[in-house]
Amino acid sequence: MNNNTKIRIKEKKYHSIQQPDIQPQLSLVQRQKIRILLKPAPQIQSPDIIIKKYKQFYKITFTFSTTIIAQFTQVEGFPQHFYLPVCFQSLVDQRVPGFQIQGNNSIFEYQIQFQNAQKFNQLQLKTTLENQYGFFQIQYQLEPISLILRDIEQFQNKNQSPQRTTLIFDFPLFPHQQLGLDQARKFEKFAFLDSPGLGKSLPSLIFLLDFQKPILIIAPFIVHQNWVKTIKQLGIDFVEMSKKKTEINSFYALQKQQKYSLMDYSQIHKTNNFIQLFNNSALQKVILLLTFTEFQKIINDGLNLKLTSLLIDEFHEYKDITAKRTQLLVNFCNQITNVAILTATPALNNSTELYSILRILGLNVTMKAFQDRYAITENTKKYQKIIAHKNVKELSQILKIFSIRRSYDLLPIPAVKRVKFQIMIPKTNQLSTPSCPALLQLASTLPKLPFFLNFYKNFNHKSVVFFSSIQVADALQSICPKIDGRTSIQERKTLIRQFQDDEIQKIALSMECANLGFDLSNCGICFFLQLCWTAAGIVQAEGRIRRVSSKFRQILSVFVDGGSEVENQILNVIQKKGDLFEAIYGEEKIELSEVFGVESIETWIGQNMVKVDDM
DNA sequence: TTCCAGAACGACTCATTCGG
DNA sequence: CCGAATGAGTCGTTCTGGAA
Repeated sequence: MNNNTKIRIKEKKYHSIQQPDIQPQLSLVQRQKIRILLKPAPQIQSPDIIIKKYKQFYKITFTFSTTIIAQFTQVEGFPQHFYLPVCFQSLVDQRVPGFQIQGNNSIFEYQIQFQNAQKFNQLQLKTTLENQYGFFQIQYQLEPISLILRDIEQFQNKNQSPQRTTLIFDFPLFPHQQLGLDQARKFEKFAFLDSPGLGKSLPSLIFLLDFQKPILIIAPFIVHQNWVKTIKQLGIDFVEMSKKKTEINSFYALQKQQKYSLMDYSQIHKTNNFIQLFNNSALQKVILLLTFTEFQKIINDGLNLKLTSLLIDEFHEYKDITAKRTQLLVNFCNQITNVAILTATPALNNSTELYSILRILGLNVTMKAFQDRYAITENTKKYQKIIAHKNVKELSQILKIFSIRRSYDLLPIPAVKRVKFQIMIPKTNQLSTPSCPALLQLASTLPKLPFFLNFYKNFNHKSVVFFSSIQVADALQSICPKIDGRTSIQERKTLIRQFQDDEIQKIALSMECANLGFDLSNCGICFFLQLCWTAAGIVQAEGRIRRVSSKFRQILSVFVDGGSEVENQILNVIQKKGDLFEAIYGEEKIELSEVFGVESIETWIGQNMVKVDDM
C-alpha cells in the first residue's frame, strides 16, 4: 500500500463521520396578530435593559425616557423580527441611542418607546417610516420570542461594540454599486437584485467580507470563472498553488491567517483536516467556491459551517420553495447570520416566486398566508393555478427594505429598439396548435424556419440568433456556429472569444444557455427566432449584447414573426408576465414598436447601427 | 397531473502517468 | 515491466422548471 492509497482511505473515513445535527431549541410563544399605531407615551425614567420572562409573556425593556409609543395590534402575515431590524435601523439613522419594547401576549399589545424625543417629533417619525418603509401599510405576525431576543441582542452588540469593520478596497465602485452596498450594510442579510450587467458581484462580496468570516459562494459551475475574476479584481491576496486540471482547481487552501484563500470542493477532499481547519476561528479568510451539489455534499457530510457567511448566486434557481434544494438553503440560512442573495430575475412568472427570497432573509410566514395576500388563484380541475397578483405595492415596499433592484436607466448603456420582423408564410404551411408547450414553441417556429434560414444566410451584419429548441439549433448549425445545452464549457468559451474577436460574424445561442454570463458587447443586433416563456428571459438574452462595454448607442432586437396564432399567444403570455415586473420594480415592458420587412431592416441598420469608435 | 428540455452528477470506459 | 492511480470523455439518471 503506497502513500496515496492511505490518503484515499483516510478521506473515505472522514466522509463517513456523521456529526449530530445540533439545532437550537427555540422556546416558542403563540403567534399573535398586531397592528402598528403611534400614540404619545407617558414619561418614564430608567437606564437599564431588562428582559423578564413571565408565565404568559415576555417583557423587554430598553432605555426609557421617551415621548412616543408604537403600538402593535391586529397584524397578519409577518413576523415581528422582520420589522425589528427596520425599527432599529430607523433609530440608528436618526441617532436615537435607545428605545423600549413592551410585549404582552394576553392583551396582544406591544410597545416600542423611543428615547431622546427632542431630536425628532412624532409627525417626523411617522413620515419617515411611512416614506421609507411603507410601515403603516405593512401588517405583521409575531415570531418566536427567541428571535426577537436575538435581534435585540444583536442590536445591543452592534451599538456597544460594532462588530462590523468596513473594509476599504482599492477597486473603485460605480456610484450605484456604492449606493447598493451602503444600503446592504444596514442589514445582516440582503438581496442584490439589480438588472444583469449592473455589477452585483463586487458589492455583494464586499458586503460579506465586512463580517470577517469564511465565505461560501454557491454558484453554477459555469460562472465560477467569473467569480475568480471578481475576487482577483478586489485585489484580495491569495496564492495559486497548482496548475493541474483547470484554472478553477488551481487554488489550494492556504493556511495562513493574513491571506484569503480561494478553494473549491476538490480541495476539501485533498485537505484531510479540513473540518479542523474550518472550525478553527483563526481561519477566517477563506472563500469557498461551490456548486450547489458540492454544498449539499458538505452539509450531508456533517461539516459545521455555521460560522460562515453565505452568498447565493443566480438565486432564481431556488425560487420553488417546495424543491429540496430550496428547503436545504432555507434551513441553512436560518442557522447563520449573514447571507447575500444575487439574481437579476427575482420574479419571472408570479409574485409567489419572491417568497423564497423572503424566507432566506428571515421571514417565517407560511406559503399559504403569503399566497393569500399577494396572489390571485384560480382552482382548476386538478390544482390551484396562480393567475394574477395583488397588493403588489405593499410587496414592493417590503422588498425595497431588504433588497435593492435598479434597472438599466442608471447606466450609459445602449437603448434597445424592439421590432417585429414579418415573414409571410403560405397559409397551407401553418400547423395546428399542439397541446404541449414545448411543441408549441417548435410548431410556431418550423413554418418560418426555411424562410429565416434563407434570409439569414445572406445577412451580413454581426448578429446573434436566439432559439429555444434543439431541433432549431440543428437547423441553424448549417449557417453559423451554435451554443446549446450540449456544447461543452470549453467550446462555449472558444466560440464566444472568436465572436468577440470578429473571427465569427454570426452565432446562434440557446435562450437557456444565454442566461449565464456571456458578454457579447461587440455586437448590436439580435434575432429572436424563438421566444422563451418569460419577459425576464428576453431581457436577460438582450442583456448579453446590451452592456456598458457595448460599442453601440442603440441595439436592435428583432422578433422574427411568422404571423401565426401560436406566436401571438406566446407573446401575450410574455407581456402579461411583464406586468408584474413593472408593478414591483417599475421597469419597462416588452413592447414591439414597428414591423420590419427584409429591406427596411437593411435600411435601418445602414442608418442607425454605427459603432461608437467609428463616429 | 402530464410532458419535454436542460443542468449536474455518478458510473463507467479508456488512455496515460506514476511508483516500485 | 506491471498494476494502481489519475484524467478525460461518454452515457444515463435525477432533479428542476415551465406550460397547460
